[in-house]
Formats: sequence, structure tokens, C-alpha cells
Amino acid sequence: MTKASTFDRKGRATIVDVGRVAGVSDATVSRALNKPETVSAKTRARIEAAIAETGYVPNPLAKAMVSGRTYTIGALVPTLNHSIFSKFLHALESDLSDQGYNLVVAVTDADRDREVEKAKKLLAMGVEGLIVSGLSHNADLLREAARFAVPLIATSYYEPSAPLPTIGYDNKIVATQALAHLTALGHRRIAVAHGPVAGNDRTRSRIDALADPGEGASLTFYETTLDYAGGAAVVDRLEGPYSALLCLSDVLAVGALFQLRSLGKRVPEDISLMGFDDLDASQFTVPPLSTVRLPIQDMGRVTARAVCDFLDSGSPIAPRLLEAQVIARASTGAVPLAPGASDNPRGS
Amino acid sequence: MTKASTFDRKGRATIVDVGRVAGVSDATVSRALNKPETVSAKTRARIEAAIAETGYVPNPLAKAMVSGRTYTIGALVPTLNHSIFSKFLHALESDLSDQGYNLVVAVTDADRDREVEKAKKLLAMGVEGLIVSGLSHNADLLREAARFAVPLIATSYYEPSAPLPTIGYDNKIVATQALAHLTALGHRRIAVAHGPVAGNDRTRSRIDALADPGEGASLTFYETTLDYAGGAAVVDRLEGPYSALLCLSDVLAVGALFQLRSLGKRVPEDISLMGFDDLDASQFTVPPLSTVRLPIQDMGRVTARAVCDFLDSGSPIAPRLLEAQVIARASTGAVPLAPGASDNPRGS
DNA sequence: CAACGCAATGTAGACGTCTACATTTACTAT
DNA sequence: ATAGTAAATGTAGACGTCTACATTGCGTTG
Repeated sequence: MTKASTFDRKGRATIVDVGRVAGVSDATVSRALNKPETVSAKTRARIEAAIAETGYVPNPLAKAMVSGRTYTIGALVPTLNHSIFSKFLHALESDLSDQGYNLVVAVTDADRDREVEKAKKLLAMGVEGLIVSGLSHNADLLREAARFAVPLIATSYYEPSAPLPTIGYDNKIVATQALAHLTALGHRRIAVAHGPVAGNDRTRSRIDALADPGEGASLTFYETTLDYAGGAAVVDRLEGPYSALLCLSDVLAVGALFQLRSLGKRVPEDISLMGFDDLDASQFTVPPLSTVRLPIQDMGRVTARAVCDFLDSGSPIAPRLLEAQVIARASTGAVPLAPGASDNPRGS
Repeated sequence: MTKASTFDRKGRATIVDVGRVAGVSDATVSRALNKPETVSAKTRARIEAAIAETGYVPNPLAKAMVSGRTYTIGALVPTLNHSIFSKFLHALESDLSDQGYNLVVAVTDADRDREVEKAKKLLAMGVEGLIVSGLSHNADLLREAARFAVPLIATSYYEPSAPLPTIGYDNKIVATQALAHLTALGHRRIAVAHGPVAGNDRTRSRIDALADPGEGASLTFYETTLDYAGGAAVVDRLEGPYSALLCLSDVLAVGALFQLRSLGKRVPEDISLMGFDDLDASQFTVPPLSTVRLPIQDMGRVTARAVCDFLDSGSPIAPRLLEAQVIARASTGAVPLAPGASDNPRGS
């Protein structure tokens, strides 16, 4: 009943106030809180009453200061508007949380300078680990992480020789898998749509992997903006008798699909369409989209485990390759028998 | 050049070590760091050298402990897999960051108990503010926030009489706006698809607002899962001659659209289709989706400002109504003249 | 040259919690 | 009863940084 009025030096009661009220020392209160079995039941009861009376709540900062731990991990992502990243964060948060860690999120807008800037903020607030996307970063990022002696992990990428541990898929292999799906269906003349290369090493690698397609295939690349409109735009720019359009992102593929259909092209009869990422929407488009499912969930899980293991027991963080999987749906099919017979009335 | 070897009591050099090397007291080092103008240029130079030599990096925890501030805000969202939430967080993070705050994210999976649980974790790590979605919460949530004397804001909701400040749109008004768009086009028999009501007060309010539609309109409600498949499923369950399908989420509408098209129904000739949220994809579907654009970006901005203003200058957090906007696109049209005359040959 | 004022730096203790070690208490076994 | 022991609690100081106040030193002014 006694209001906390006697304790509000700056408002909050401390462990010492609790001790005073309960008639014990602050050490005993601390023990009652952290190792209840070491304090007698009677005393514990008195302390609990005192806590209730004073409205004591532990000061997280003091605790962190003593333990030197914040149980906080920082993640830097280019954007939250792409489901690939939000899914990753979802999985990451889930697992970190299970292991008692919190997740701080910072958005970089794919800008390397902003990335370092925000990384510094995160470090200054005490994150114990830093997770970034991809491999191309401002050199200061590595330096800062090292200065603060905080582990730094790159995701969405697998490159064992990188200067920092990478956890993700191998973008080259993945691109090759997608291409293989198309060539196996007989496609040779293939258009490839992709988002901006600048500052996006994942896109870069995928393209590189396709540079020498083999199998007598010939690829033509179309760069565009990474959104539905970009996918649609590529369809308008398409030249030549492609039998397949490979989009290095499902967002592009869905955009392209809508545009193809509104132009009256049939998928896959006129042109096969393949995406990348396996968005939620991709299995519900008409026709359902063939795509490559990236191991995003796994990536979140594995990354979370790796950081936590490192922080909890010092096990070093090893690079880790995760496998992607081609999902063949109805948007890809065999090459039309008469390849030259492409008569499309006033198309595009 | 001298390695940090003399300072690694537990690894890191402290301000005291720097002082020792520079031949000054720790207070002077602290000042050199925080109010450089109060220390002579000569000393400052020596201190900087000492910092470089020792590899000193400030301990965020000690700093936070003294200042009593963490500059960290916690956000609890049901999921990160829905772009409505990730967009909100994107905007929120952006603005918080501009004002010098960090954002900790926790996912609740729309489970109230998990919500409190995670809220406690966030409070225990020292967040200075808590942001949640919607109005229905475990009672402990309010209590805990109060115990820690941390402001708690509900978003995606506007309800000035709520026990906590709300920043968002009025779900009833918004639903009414959508319905008005359809009735203005002459629709009277309307199917309404919505996600699970349990634990989702936003959906609840929208439905309530439609309970008494007026205008001689008659609505039938279909509950389904909140994903593309759910939207598609509703189409299959539809009974009766509806002239319009109103989906209380664009995800449902897009799912429904795909399904309608694969059944050969024309939109909007056979049935008008309206969504809710204005997803990125919604303007690129075929036909583009009429929808209600929710002020998500604004909500992030306004919420961020409100918390920061409160923390920085104590201005109380006031409820705030944000306006939604009907976006009329091609998926909605006038009611067909001969409502019964629906003869479409295997379309698409 | 004394007195003053200001700039630069040092001293000391606070912030709230934890913990190694010391002390007290109570009980058991002889 | 008495030493011995284990359980319960207290004492003191550490964690790293900040800051109010005290001190030092120097230059200016009359």
C-alpha cells in the first residue's frame, strides 16, 4: 500500500531500496532474484513483498554492464519491402529469440555508406553480432566489426574464401540450376531479366554464372528495376524469338507474366517463364510459376545458430552452403516444335 | 605500435587505460571524447594517439548505464511475412534511425501470450518504447509497459477511447469506404472475403462496419486463411449471384483473381473484385486491382515521431487518425445490365 | 606585483547490479 | 558443552563512464 513515494529518486526503486524495506542487504535481494535457492524461504517472502511494495523493476542497463552482455544481434538488410529479406528476418528473429537473443534491424537501402553508418550505430548500442547481406561492403564495415570484436556474418551468399564467414546459397550454382532446367526442356534462345547490378553482388554472380551457358544456348540479358513494373517492362523490350524468359527474381517474373498475358501471349506455349526465389504468390499465379526455391528459412535458422553458438560457447563461425531447389511448375514447358513459326500479331 | 597487450584485462582497453597512456586522467579522456572544445589541442592529440595505440572502443553499456538511455524502441508485429507489416517497419526504422534511435523487432505470430513474453524480453533489454499492432492484447502487456514506465503505442488502429494511444486508420471507416465504392457502382449482392477473425481486431472492426451496409445492399461473409490460397478457396466456395467480391486484404484478392481467371470468369465483366491494402503487386495484376490504400508509410513516420518526441521532450503521445484512400482501378466496374446472362466460353 | 578570472585538468563518487569473500547463525555429532 | 560444518546473509569493491566540484596554472589588469 505504501506508495513508492519514498523511493523515487529519479522515479525508480533500486535493489537497495528493496533491501532496505525487506531489512536485508542488496546482495541478498540480488541473490533472491538470481539464485532463489540460496536464500531462505522466509527472507525470500519478505523480499517479494518489498518488491511489490516498492514497484521495483530491475535495471537492464546495470545488469548488462556487469555481465558485459546485451544479448542483442544486429541485422543490416537492404530493404524490408522485399519478402526475401523479411522472410529471412522472420526466421532469424524466431531462432534468435528462442536462444534468448534480441534482434535489432537496420535498413540500408542498398547503400554501402549508409550500411557502415548504421552498423556503427548498432555497434555503439552494444550488439554482440552483426549480420549483413551479400559480400560487397564498405571496407570500414569489416574494420568496425573487428574494432568492436564483434562477429560479422554475410548471408545470401556462399563464398568460403571471403574475408568473413558466409552463410547462404551459391548464387552461381543456383543460376546454373535454373538454366539447366530450361535447357533440359530444349530451350536455347533465352532472355534473362535481372535487377540492377550496381551494388548487388548476388545478381552479379548469377549473371556471371550464365555468361558461358554451354549446351549451345545463347542468352541475352535485360537489366531493369527490381519490381513488378520492371518485369513488365522487360517483356516490352524483348527482341527476337526467345523460347524462354528467365527472371532472376520472382517479382520480375510475376510482372512479366501479367504483361505477357495482357499482350495475349500464352505461357508456356508461346514462351516459357521461370522465376527465382519462390515467393508465396508464385504457386498461385496462372500458370503457377516455375522457380528456384532459395533456402531462406534455413538461412535464418543456420545464421541464428551460428551466432548464438559463437557467443555462447565460442565455437567459430564456419561458412555454410545451403542448397536451393528447382521447383518445376506449369510456367515452363518444352520448346514449341516449330521454333521459327513465331507469328505473333502486332505483339509488343 | 605497442600492441594492446598491456590492456587486455578481459580484452578491451578502457578510458582509464587511454588516460594512463596519454598521461591524463580518465575524466579528461571522457571530455576529449564528448566535449572536445574543453580540452587543449595538445592534450587532445595525445589522447587520440593513445586511443589509436590502445585500440580503445567505448563501452556502450557503461555509457547507457550512466545516461540511463538506450535509444532503443521495440516493435511487436504479428509476422514479417506480410508486406503490410514489413512496410510499416521499414518506414518506422527509417524515421527512428533519423532521430537517433534503434529498432528491435519481435514477431508474435499473432499470439497474445507470445506477445507479452516477447514484450517482457524487450523491456528487460531496455527498450524505451513499445509499439504493437492492433488493440487486442494480453492484459499483462499494459501492466508490464506501465511497470517499466515505457510508452506503449498501438498502430494499425484508431480508437481515441482506447486505454493506450492509437495511431492508425479507422478500420470501420476504411471498410465503409470500400463498400461505398462498390455500391456507387451499383453493386448490391456482394461477397466479402476475410482472414481469421480470432485475435485480429482489425479484421473484426472491418466486418462490424459492414454489418449494416445500407443502400439495400446484402453482404455475405466468407472467412478463410490469410494467404493467396485462401483467396482462391473463397472463389470456389462462392454461392449465389454476386456481382462483386470484396476482399479485406489484397493478398486474398490476388488469390481470388488468379482463381477467377483460371475458372474463366472475367473481371470486372462477370464479377467486380476489390482488395484492401494496395500491395505493390496490386497495380500490376490483370486487370489492375481496385483497392484501399492504407497509410502505412505515414503510420511509420507518425509513430516514430510520436515516440521520439515523447522521449526527447516529454510531449504526450496523442492518438492520431490517418486517412485511407480508395484506389479505383480496372477490377471494379458497373453491375452488368443483365445480371443473369453470364455466358462465357472457356475464357482467359 | 598582487589579485583576479578563466581555461585546463584532476578528484571523487555516482549510476545499479553482481559476486568473491567474510561473517554470522544454527545445527549436528562427539 | 564444544568443535565443526553448512546454510544464510553481509561487506566491499568491481564493472566503465560521466560530471559536479575542486584545484592548478597562467595571463591579464590595475
